[in-house]
Amino acid sequence: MKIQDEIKDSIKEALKKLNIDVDFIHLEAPADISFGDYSSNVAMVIAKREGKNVREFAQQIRDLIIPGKYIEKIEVAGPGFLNFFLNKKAFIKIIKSAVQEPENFGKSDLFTGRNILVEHSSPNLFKPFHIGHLVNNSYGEAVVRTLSFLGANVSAVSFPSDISPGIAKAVWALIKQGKKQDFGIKDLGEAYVLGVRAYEDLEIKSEIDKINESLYNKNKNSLEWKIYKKGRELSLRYFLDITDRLGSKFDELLFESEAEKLGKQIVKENTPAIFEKSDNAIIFRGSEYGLYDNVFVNSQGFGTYLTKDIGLIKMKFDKFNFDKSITITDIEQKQHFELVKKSAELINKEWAEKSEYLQHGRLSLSTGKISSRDGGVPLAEELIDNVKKEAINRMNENGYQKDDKIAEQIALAAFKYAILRVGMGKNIVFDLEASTSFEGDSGPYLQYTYARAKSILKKYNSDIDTSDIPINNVAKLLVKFGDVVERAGTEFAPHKITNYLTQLAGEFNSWYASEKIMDGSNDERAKIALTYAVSVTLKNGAKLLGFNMPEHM
RNA sequence: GCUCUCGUAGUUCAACGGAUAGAACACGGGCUUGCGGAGCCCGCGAUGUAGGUUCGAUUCCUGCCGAGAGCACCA
Repeated sequence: MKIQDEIKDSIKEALKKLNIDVDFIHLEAPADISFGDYSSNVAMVIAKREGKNVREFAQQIRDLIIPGKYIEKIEVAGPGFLNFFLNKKAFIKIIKSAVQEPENFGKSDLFTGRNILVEHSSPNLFKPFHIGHLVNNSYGEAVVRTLSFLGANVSAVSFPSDISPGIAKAVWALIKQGKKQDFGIKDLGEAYVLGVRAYEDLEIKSEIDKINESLYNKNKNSLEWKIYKKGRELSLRYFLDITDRLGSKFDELLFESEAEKLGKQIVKENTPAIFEKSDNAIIFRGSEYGLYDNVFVNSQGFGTYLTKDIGLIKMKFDKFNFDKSITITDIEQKQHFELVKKSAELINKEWAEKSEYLQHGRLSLSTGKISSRDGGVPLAEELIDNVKKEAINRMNENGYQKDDKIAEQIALAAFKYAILRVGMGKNIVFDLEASTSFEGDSGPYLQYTYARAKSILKKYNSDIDTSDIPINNVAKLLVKFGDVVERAGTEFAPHKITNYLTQLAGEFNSWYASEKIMDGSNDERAKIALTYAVSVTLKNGAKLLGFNMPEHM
C-alpha cells in the first residue's frame, strides 16, 4: 500500500472515532518542505461545516490518529493543517527502490489496464515541418511516455494531411517550374509558398482547383498525380526521419485522404438529420450549440478538415481498441475541435465521450535570429541545428572534446525543455539566447547536473548502501518523484516534471557545493546512495520529457 | 460584432482554493587549495483594476482596462 493511502486511512480512522464519516481525504505535498512531506486540510474543511474551532479540532484529530509505520510525527500548523513527516524508514524504503530498480523508479500502476490512443505531430505533407510541429511533438511524446510509464497501454498515431487544396497549390507550382521528377524536399516548401501566392489570380485559381479535383479523384495517369505521388513520398520520408530524430515512433499513420472519404460518407448519411445543405455545400449549425456554423463538405463536393476529423474518429474506432483517444493540437484549433466534438456527439455519443482534445500553446521567437529562407515560419530542423551549433561552441569553450552525439542530445534537451517548462496551452516564447545559454532553468542544466553526479559515481567502487541516508532536502524531493509523475500524467501536464527536475537538480547542486560527497567517512556510502538516486531520477524524468542524459558532456 | 484564451518581479515562467507568492535570466556583492565553475551563496524586485463568494483568492464569479486567437467552403 502506498504511504499516502496509509495516511489517508489513518485520518479516516481517527475521524470515525469522532463519528465523522468522510469518503474523500485531500492530501497534498506542501511546496515548502518545512511543512512536512504530506499535508491535509480535512480539519479546516470539516470544522467549517460543523462550526468548530479549527485549531482545536485539528489537534483533536491529530491526537486520535494512530501513525503508521512510516510516520515520524504529525503536527498541527498554520490555520489548521495536519502535517505529516515521514520517518527514516520511509525514506530508506523509497530511495532503496531507486537503487535496486533504477529503471522502474517513479513508475506506478495508476493506468494499468487502460488502453489509450494518442495522436500527435500530424504533419501537412508538402508543407515544411516547422517549429509549431516541434511543440506538438514535444508535448505529444511527453504525454505518450508519461502515460506508458504509469502503466497504460499507449498507441501513438499521427494524421498526415496528404490531400488538400494547399497540396494542389504546391503541385501546381511544381508543374509550372517544369519539375517532373527531379525535385527534393526543399523544393516542396518553396512550391507551396509560390502556389499560395499564385492562387490570388483568378485564372490560376481555376487551374489549381482543377488539379485539386484531379488529385481528390485519384486521376492516376495525370502529370499532377505523378508529381503528387513523389512529393507525398518525399514528405512522408522526411516526416518519419525528423520525428525519429526527435525520439518518436508511431504505431500507425492515419491519412487524411482516407478520413475524407469516410467522413464525407458519414456526413452525407446524417444530412439533413444533423447537417444541412446551404449554398451547395453541407454545413453544421454549430451556432445552435453556442459554437459557430461551418462548412463540412464544400461546394466542390470535398470534405473540409471538419469532415476529415469526423472520418478520423471513425478510423480510430475501427482500427484501435481504446478507453480514451487523445489528440494533441494547437490552441488556435480549440474551437474547431469543439465543433468536431459536438457534431461527433450527435452522430455517435461514444465518439465524443472517448475523444479528448488537448491544446498546446504557440511558439514564437523572442529574437528574429532564426528565420527560414523564405522569411516565413522557421523550420524545425533549422532551430534544432542552431541550438546544436551553440552546444558545440559551448563544448569548445569549456575545453571538452567535441562530440556530435552529445551535442545532439544537448540540443534536444535545450529546446524540449524550453517547450515543456510551460503549462500546456500557454504560449511559449522561445529565446534562442536563453535556451542556449545552458544556465539555470534549462535542459542542459539538468544534463550537467547528471554528468556531475555520474562523475562521482564513476570514482566510487564499493557497494551502495541505503541504510543510513541523510534526510535532507534532496532526499525529501526524491521521495516525491512518483507523485509528480502521477500528477503530470493525470493532468497531462509534463511541465510538472520539468519544474520538479530543476528543483531537484538545484537542491542537489546546493548540497554538492556545501558538502564533500566522497569524503572517506562513514557517511560516504549513504551519500553515494543519495547521489545515485538523484542520477536515476534525473534520467527517468528526462526520459519522460523526451530527451536523454549524456554520461559526460 | 459574437465566441474563446491570457494579464504574476525589468524579462521568461511556477504556485493541486491554503501557510512567508517560488525559480531562472538580467542587475549588485561574494565562493582559491573539495568529487566537473554549464556550478554554489547573499541581495534587489511582482499577483492589471474595481467589486463579490470564502475561515482563507494569483486561483472561483461579475464589471472595466490591456494583449492574443477563432468565427462558411485553407488545414
